[in-house]
Amino acid sequence: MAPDLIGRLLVRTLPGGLLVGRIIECEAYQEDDPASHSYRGRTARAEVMFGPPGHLYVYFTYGMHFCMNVVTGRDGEGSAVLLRAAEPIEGLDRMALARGLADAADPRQLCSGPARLTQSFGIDRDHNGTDLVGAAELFLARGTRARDGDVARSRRVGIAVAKERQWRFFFQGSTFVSRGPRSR
DNA sequence: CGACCGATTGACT
DNA sequence: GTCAATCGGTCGG
Repeated sequence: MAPDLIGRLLVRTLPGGLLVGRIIECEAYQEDDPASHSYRGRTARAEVMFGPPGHLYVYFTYGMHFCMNVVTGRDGEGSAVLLRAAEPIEGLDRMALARGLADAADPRQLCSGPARLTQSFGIDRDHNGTDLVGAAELFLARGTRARDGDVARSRRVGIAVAKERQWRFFFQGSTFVSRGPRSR
């Protein structure tokens, strides 16, 4: 699922217009994975990861940031893909506003990083567990998939365990990838 | 409870 | 490159 998401669109419909971003970077997490929130079983926080696929798992971290994941596994299976960066396509001014920036002069400041992305899209704990499928206010669209040769992989950012799992996927050469290794 | 620390970011050297 | 901010999740006692 994770490499398949690269190049797809994340869309939020709001009364004032659309927010659209092209997914540039993401990471996979699964149940037998010591780096995953689902590793310790069905805790209150990770419960959504064990629910049906196509829902959003939002967690709060470092006392100030939210990150969003797409739940990917079958119901009962604790896996998800963390959305880490997007190329802003539409609604840049509103993203800048949500980010507390003066303007959208540098679009790389909007969605390049998991907490920046959630902030630009106005996603927080209220969205934990929401359904992305059907008549959803937040959903994924087909977009233009990256060619396989353009999707690079690396170790996951900020993860010290399971280093052998190179489960970070990103659009090779994009200027919208997050801080962290830009190659490999 | 208390301690430890994190799937980050922005400011700063 | 370094570091503090800031608070909830998880675990040990």
